[in-house]
Amino acid sequence: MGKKSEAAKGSSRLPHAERRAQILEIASEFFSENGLTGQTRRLAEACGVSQRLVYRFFPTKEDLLAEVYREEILGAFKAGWFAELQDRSVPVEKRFCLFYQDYLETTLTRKWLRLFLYASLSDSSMAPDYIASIVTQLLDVLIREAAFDQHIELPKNRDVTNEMAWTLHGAISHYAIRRHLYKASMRVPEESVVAMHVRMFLAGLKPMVEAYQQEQL
Amino acid sequence: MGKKSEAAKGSSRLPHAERRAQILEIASEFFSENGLTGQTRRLAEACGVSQRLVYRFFPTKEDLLAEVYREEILGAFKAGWFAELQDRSVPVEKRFCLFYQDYLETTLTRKWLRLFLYASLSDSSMAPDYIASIVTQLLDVLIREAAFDQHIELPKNRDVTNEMAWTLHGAISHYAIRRHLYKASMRVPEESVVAMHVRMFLAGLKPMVEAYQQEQL
DNA sequence: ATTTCATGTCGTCAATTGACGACATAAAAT
DNA sequence: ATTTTATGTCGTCAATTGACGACATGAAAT
Repeated sequence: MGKKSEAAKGSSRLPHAERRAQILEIASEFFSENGLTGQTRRLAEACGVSQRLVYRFFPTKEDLLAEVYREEILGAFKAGWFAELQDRSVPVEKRFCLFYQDYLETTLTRKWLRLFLYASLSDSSMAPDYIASIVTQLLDVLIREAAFDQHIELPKNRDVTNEMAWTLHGAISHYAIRRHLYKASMRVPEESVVAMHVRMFLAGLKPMVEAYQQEQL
Repeated sequence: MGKKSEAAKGSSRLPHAERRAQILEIASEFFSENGLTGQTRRLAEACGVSQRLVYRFFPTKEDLLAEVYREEILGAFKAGWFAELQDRSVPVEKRFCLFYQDYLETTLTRKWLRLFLYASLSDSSMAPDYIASIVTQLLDVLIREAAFDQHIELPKNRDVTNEMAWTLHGAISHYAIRRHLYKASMRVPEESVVAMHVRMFLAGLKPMVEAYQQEQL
């Protein structure tokens, strides 16, 4: 045990950057569990420091929350995913399954989801931002790779193709919400669930495109 | 204009039941927008009555919230849906589309969704209850009707078939979350979206079943 | 007309909560 | 060793907030 382990939480003096990082880390966990209305005093308590100290690093609670979002929400996306998803030397089905298993483990965690939903429920523009800056690209890649694999001619309208890709992405996001928020007991192994979603999407894409064109009379 | 329209909100004396109903109605809207931490004073203000009066009808804020949930969350499901979904004189695809258009309009509203999520984020057992008491039955009906139509032999494990039905129900629920919470601009008409989801589910069900069986080696 | 009682308001209490000034102290610079 | 600076705490203020006692008032019963 190092010499740092005496108070476990965060007593002994820390350099600016470290303490700030520690508070941020604990704050993300804290607000994720207690909501954005969680008290700064409790947060400080969880950090093992005085409440006043928190205000040394973040002028207001708002600023702290903004920082948490930027760090935790936007920071949870791996850049490499885009490349892997487009690596056509691997079968699409496998690519999609691996990606979503990873995405579920890395991004769609309890902490991330709760923060994301709390933020969306307040009026923050965080969710739209996240979707615009990250998810939209992801949807494009998904639908393009799926269409290529299934030899499907896609509608030109990007809003429509996005909506199609959402059938997969939304379903899996909702699976995560069910698991982490609704406390559903997940009796079917995750890989099976992901595999079912992906298979269904790939096989159902062509019929879905036809359904859309049929609507356009 | 009737003689009641002078104060518009809720001044002039009302009989017990009416005032109670009015407070409940406004409270559901209020907490849906402002979260469960919304202040009783603001609520009273929105009702056009004194804060004290609210406590005449509900001993504590907790009790008021509990009543709102019971009324708004559980009360938003039409009993007739189960019958309509099983009316085999109508094509499944049409049945499913009509049901989900109705479900989106009646249940998956902004008010309902926000309440449901706020409640889920606190530790209330409301979401699990709702799922156990209503959604599970719905999932059973959906998968049974779809399998019958597509001449599919389903796995015996109910957890698995539920999970399969969730691919449709979850995707549409998530579509509603996107619309009402993430403030996504919905440029594709709702009927088209519903039609695409339903078509995809029906066409993808068999491949999904195969994917599951394939996993079970 | 007077009594009765439910409907409704005012004012207030005690706990909470974001924010910050004043002070203490450890570490680094001189 | 002494000065300097940044790290950290204590106590407190003002606004908020759930809850409620005491009082007012309109309608219905006698």
